[in-house]
Amino acid sequence: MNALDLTFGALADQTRRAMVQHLLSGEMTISALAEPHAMTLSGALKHIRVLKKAGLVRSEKRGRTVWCRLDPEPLRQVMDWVSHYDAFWNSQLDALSAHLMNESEGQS
Amino acid sequence: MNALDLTFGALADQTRRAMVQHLLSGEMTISALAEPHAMTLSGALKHIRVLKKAGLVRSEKRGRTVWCRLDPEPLRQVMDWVSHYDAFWNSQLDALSAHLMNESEGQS
DNA sequence: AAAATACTTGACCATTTGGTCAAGTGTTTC
DNA sequence: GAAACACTTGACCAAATGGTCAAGTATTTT
Repeated sequence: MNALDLTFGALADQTRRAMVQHLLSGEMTISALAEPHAMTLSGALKHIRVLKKAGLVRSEKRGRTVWCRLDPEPLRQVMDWVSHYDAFWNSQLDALSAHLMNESEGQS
Repeated sequence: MNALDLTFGALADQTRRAMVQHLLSGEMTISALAEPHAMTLSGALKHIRVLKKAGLVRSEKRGRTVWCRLDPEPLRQVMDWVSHYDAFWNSQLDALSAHLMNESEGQS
């Protein structure tokens, strides 16, 4: 599996996207990250592992607690991939407006 | 499953991303879309169904052939979601450069 | 030293995913 | 009307996903 597969896959889940969003407010522990979600710690841990495998989350152990933080790089790669379609959807909009212009020609 | 789940999930696969990319060049039939990939038509069809379920691909039957085209809307939603992190990674870069500035203070 | 905290690991389970093959349907083409 | 074409569907399979629970480890706290 390549990087984009892992990143898109990690983001294809509500729980994990919420975790990413939650991490925007800064570093937090595994338990803090898990707490808002209606599942066991073990369950949440699996999600965190998916995020780490995708490189979206980095962690560091201090004493008995593990602190997690966002790594924005994979998100940037997603951004880059999706950006390629900018031109496409702009041209789609152009096509649409051209179509509408054309439609209105016959009128009045 | 919500729209983002489906879209991110659909894009979490090399074959499907290649199909999306391929569709940039315009409308194409199921078989044309399937042909570049080392799998049976049935296999490719499953991927196309995933893309359709995510709303990334729309299709229309003309005679015995089915023509597929891209719908950019779900990509736009992905773009929107990821864009929220712009501010974050910019601030990360800021933090990094501040850190580097700080490091270099002790020198020379 | 015992207890509580903060994970971590492994076994298990149901469902989904990504692929196969074989047979079926509807539309051209000959 | 028969054959070829372009899908479509359904049965099957192995592996991955998303969850559970129970037991284990390492680090504080008391």
